[in-house]
Amino acid sequence: MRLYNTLTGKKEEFKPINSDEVKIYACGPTVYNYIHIGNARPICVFDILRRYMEYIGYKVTFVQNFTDIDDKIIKKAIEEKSDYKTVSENYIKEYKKDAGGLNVKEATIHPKATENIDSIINMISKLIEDNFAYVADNGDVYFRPKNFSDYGKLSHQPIEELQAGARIGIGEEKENALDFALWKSAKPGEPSWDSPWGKGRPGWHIECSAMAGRYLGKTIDIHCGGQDLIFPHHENEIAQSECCNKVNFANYWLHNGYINVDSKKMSKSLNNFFTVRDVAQKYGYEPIRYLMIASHYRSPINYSKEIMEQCKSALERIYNCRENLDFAFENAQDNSSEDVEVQNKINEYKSKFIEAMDDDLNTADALAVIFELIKDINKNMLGADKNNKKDIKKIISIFDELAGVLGILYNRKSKTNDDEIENLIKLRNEARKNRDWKTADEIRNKLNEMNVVIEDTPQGVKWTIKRS
RNA sequence: GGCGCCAUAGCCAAGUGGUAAGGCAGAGGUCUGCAAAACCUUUAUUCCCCAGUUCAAAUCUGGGUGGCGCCUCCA
Repeated sequence: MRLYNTLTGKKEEFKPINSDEVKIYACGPTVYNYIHIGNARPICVFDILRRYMEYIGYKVTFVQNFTDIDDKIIKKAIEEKSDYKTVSENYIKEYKKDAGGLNVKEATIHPKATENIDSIINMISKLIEDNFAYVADNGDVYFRPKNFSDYGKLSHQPIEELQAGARIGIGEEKENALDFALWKSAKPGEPSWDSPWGKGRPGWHIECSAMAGRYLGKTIDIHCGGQDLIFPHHENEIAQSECCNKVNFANYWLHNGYINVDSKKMSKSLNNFFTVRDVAQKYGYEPIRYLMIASHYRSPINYSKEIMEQCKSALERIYNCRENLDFAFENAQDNSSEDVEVQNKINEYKSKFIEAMDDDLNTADALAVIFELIKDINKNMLGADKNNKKDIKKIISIFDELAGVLGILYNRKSKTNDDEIENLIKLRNEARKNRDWKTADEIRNKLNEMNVVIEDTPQGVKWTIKRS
């Protein structure tokens, strides 16, 4: 498969370090608030990367961290008259609710910064030893990008330009404007950990370097995150890890595009964000996930209520087809031989789907393949005999397989045997037989109020539970 | 100032040299007691503008216009 690598600025053939294994590190959230739909994008996109890698046969180790100590968390704790631990644990819980709602698989490992202080300290010590970092008078520890000749290789910026743009904060103890904190000495009242440089807490960038190294090894296959992390966060991770380990940190760097509002980046600082929670309440979680796969992961998406309605409608088409497949299966009688032509068609759709996904995760094209499959099913069941159970089962299976790679179609309501519903349907059928349309429609309305949707088909009445 | 991205129908969106996928919405039709779902037909002679390269350009080159991002916490 080919992936666009930010490091080289081109699409490259993906070659894992070990032939059948992929090691992925994804920057996770700083847990001080509910996530917004901009945060949801990398979560969904890289979940699809992971699912696809697994689908094509790799064993995937997917590490996504939680930054559970940081300025914003401390600030939130003060606001809520609470402590950092309560705040971070709470928003990790809330994060998991949203991620679950979006059908995001749990990471193989979800490390927390505060559980990896020892690894962080080890790494910083090594960097100080090798002169890549220094202890300032106040106990802060800073990294010296100046001593790392590759600094700027990810953001493709010459170090002088970065230097010119960098700000020196008032009262900072840095030697150089570009230097960044590895360790922040404790201020009164703040949570802190013991270290060789006194009490303090880790800087943001070093956490990811330490956790990636600890759980995935010195060189990882893929590191991913939002485009806004390229500089300085990921650039700094490279500097720390490569200065410490003397080997390449990550072979492929993947970055997703932004979610915009009125063509402006959605962000907490601009206060133009929508939380996943709120959007899900209006449209459901699944249209949010659909939104992420409807376009390429590197292009910007403009969020609007119109687009959410469109996503919802498109999903309806997918669900309808899937429900109709089940209905067809229930009504089929024949259990005889399978049709070779049907299998050929299935193989064709599958390879088109893979071809799309192989090309830097072209989910929009992959989705188009699913819609072509839907059209083919709706039209004539891929040419299969509609009475053949085995063929229909195979079609259902490819349908679920492809939808599963994209992680959609996870809100099907299973029908339970409900005597009340069956009885009402029976009564309605009698009314229809007697051409008593009034009674028939009343019963249909009643069922609708019970969230049961009725469709009259040549094969009899089909009913489904309404998805909210 | 440095670096980079984007512009395709009413909306969303693929397509990176061979004659415009797919979805949503709209219009008309078929089916239905009415619906629903589905199907059929229809919706860009053209891809922001101008010039160039080429037998051939939405795709490549140059210029222009408009929008956005990173360089500072941010997915």
